[in-house]
Amino acid sequence: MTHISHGTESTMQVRVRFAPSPTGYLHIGGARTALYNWLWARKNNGVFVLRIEDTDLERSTEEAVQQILDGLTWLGLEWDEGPYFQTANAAKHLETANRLLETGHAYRCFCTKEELDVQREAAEAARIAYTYDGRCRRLPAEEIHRKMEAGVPYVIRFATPRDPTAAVAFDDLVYGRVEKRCLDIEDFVIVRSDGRPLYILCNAVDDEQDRITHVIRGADGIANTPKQILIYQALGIKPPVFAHMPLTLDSKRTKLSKRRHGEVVTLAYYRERGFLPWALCNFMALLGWSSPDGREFFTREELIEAFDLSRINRANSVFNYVPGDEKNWTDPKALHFNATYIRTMPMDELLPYVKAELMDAGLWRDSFEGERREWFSRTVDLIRARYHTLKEFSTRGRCYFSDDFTFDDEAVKKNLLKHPSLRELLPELADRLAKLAVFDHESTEDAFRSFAEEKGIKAGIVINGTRTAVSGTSVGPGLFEMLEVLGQDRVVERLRKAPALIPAN
RNA sequence: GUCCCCAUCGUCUAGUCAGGCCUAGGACACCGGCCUUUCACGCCGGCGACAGGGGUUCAAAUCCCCUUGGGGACGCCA
Repeated sequence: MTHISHGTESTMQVRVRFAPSPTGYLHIGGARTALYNWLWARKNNGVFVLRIEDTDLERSTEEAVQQILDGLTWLGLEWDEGPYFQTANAAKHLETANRLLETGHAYRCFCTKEELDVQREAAEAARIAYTYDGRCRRLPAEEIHRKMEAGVPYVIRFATPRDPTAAVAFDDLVYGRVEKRCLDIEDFVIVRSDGRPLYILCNAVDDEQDRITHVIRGADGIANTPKQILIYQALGIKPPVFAHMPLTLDSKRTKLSKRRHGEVVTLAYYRERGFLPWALCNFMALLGWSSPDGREFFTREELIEAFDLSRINRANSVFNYVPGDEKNWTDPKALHFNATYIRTMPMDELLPYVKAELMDAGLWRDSFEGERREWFSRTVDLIRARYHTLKEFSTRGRCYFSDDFTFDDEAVKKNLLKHPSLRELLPELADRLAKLAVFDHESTEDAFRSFAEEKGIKAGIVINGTRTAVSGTSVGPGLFEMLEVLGQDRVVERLRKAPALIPAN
């Protein structure tokens, strides 16, 4: 096991949490954090807590909360407790702040935001590091009293130990031992001047209350950890175990964010564009973690079994999408995972996703689940090998589900216009196919071969011409399997209409 | 600017902690070939990396130091 020097902890139930702030949509980075937490909980038969950290009233929105819930649900990362809302615990946060005040671990600071801004700017101009100088810490008791009486607003700051040798350390499950001198930690604010507590306090208090054993979060939280440990120490609470995961960066190597990167990093976008949720999870799991045996594809159960915090890489990874690339509109490896799942997953698991896609596109017919059930399954099976997303079932696959499909200009040029004789040949072929008593890939192939031979033309010409006439493209499954699936009536009809695509000279 | 972290193919990574099995392995992407009525799939092959410099050692991708590069944190945001 990976527990470090917390004696009784290995016998305790593992409890982890995903604690997003509802200030924007759930993005790939956040989803990966949720995934790792979920995996660790499931692996240890633990509890996965969802906590919405909404203490930033100005930026938190109801809509963002819903997006988070929807996103996790879509991914299949079900939580066991929550969602808890951080603001609901405000009383306890304040009570804790007061306790810290009473025990001398915190103090009231009357400096105004404006004063501090001036100091910060001055420090910046002088190119020196700014840290709050702790002047209010030395305020005489009667002055504090006077200011409070007068109603001067104040914040509450944590009184970081000022002993030059003092340090805070913790054993990170990913990064190893992390140590920070107290001198490098300023007296951070834990309660705003309007009385509302800040994240750094709330987070620690809530983790304690929710009995969190492992804090698994992005490496950008690493700098906060010493501060939170200081709070735990002041409160006499044993801190949880920390595991910071490397950040996910964009191709320009800057931290992924909704604000900078737009929809391509949002979860909702992947759902819209036709990703299978588990394919995305599988891909995200590999952004910073690897299996000892080099395996890349996992079922949920397999990943839970294989996953281990100790195998998380320390280096940041790049989410390699290139804006403007239509084919690789997101990380090519993510697309590869999605395509592989679409191609290989059990049909009964894939079909509901295809159904949803066809419904969205208005191509769904109830008969696909009734008398045409077999046909539907066979069709999906036939075409899925070359699709990368579910979306393609309704776009590239449209000709299988509707007579209203489009013809690709290049395909028409290459397979029809190049052979003007097809204008006469295709309807003639249609007549012949219409007479077939059995219409399957064997009988149609026989018909095509003998037809081509009779006419003294290469079979490929009539084969490819037919492909374009019945599907609008030059690519797809083997033609005869395709014809079988399309069915006699539709094939005959489409071939009879073919001359309209080939203008007579 | 200060503090912290990181560094293997274009990208995700194995190998680093316990130095030799590494003329560095896999995956994606890309390129070529085979298969084939097309496109995919599949199979075969190719391209392609230990950031640089010093040490330590019989031996360094692996340990140490420096440099460089990248990232993060420095809010009355979370």
